Amino acid sequence: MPIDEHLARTKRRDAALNSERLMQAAREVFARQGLSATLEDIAQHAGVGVGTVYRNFASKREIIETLYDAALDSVLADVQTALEIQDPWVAIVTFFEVTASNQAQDRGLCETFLGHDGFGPDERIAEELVAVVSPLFDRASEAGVLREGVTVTDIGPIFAMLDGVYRMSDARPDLWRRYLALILDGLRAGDRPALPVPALDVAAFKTALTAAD
Amino acid sequence: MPIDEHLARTKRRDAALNSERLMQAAREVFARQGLSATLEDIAQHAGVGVGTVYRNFASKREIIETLYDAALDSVLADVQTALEIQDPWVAIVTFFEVTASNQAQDRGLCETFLGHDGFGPDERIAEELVAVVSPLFDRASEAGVLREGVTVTDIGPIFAMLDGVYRMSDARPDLWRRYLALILDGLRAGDRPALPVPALDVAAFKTALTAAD
DNA sequence: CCTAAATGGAATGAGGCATTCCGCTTAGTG
DNA sequence: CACTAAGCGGAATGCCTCATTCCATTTAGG
Repeated sequence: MPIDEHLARTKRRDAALNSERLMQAAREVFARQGLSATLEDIAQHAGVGVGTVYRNFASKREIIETLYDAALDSVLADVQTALEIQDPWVAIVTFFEVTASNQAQDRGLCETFLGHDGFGPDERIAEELVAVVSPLFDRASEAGVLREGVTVTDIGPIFAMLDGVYRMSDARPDLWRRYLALILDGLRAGDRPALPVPALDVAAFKTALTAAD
Repeated sequence: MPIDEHLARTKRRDAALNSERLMQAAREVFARQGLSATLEDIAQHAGVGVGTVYRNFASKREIIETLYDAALDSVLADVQTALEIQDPWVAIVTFFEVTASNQAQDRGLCETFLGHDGFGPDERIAEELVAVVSPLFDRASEAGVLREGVTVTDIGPIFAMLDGVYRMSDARPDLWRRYLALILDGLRAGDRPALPVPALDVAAFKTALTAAD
């Protein structure tokens, strides 16, 4: 009973094109302006009217979820890539650089990760993030290349810090590299004093990443 | 012709009290909720009606300016205090700790400093900040305790980064100390690679601090 | 007690934005 | 080519959130 297939097959070609354009426009507009961009902005960027947006998506929220579910997966994949790097320290550095680079180019992605989207808590992100990144940190810890007391949950505040830098300098899109370098130097094992207060525990990490704004 | 004095003298005692309460309420509410707190919030916190707010201030903007002009001066004073510390490195550390501590307790203050208030650019802040903090950095530089390439303008991104941490953890009001320590370790002279990209120049620093959101 | 000062909080008005509606356009078919 | 339903644009709607204004009522202080 290929009813759906039949309907899909008869979708007009121009409609399909607009659908593509809209996805792309949403990606670009949310990346540049963040999730508070209006559907009007997106429609205009795609060269269509708002009505057309609603022919393709049920709501703004649906657009965002469609867009950033995929994005989340891609970040998780980046972590896997970093894990394949032999040197545990280089793997850590690579993980931060790749992820930060993605986020620097996509304000909507940042908001999704830091829970600054207008939606309720999404524990899934925090949960998966810890699960996937942990091995990276564990390995570095065991190899003795991580500073005493540094843990996975430090990635939350670190990405929050980098977010502050992205937003500060449209004119210098790579400024974050300077401060990430600073932070990474601080994370590396060496002859240093202990850090003054402990990192978040995993429960607090989840809360912190899902606290509404 | 003490006309004003006469009027002042005849101000009702309850009115004067409300005036005090309002100032205090505004301080507390803006500190906790940021500058987007409503006048309704403030009035309620002070135990008065909104009408009374307008008897004491012409507009929301006036309240904010009154409140944070004073706050700005006090920060500039903190810098002067740090300058009196003999050890150039300890002075730097103290400056960051005192200033960060103030900002951690006052979200409105952060927004003012980072230009996230809803008002136009206020170059004055950036200008004075550079002027006053420069000697602190110059002295540390000359003493050789600062990492190669670190400049005054690094304070902008650094405070932006710390802001990200404050907002992440209501439950851990001192978490910022951990990450400030990390950053300070990175700022200190030592056997390290050069930082990958240069700091903002002073012009870019002003732009960055006054860019609207 | 009297009265001008002060007050509370409902009402106003502006602005922003997601979502809906509907008359017009046009792709695709026979 | 003509026809028709899928698609479309974008004006209209409805909902919010807030700063600011207004005025009937209360109250300090002489």
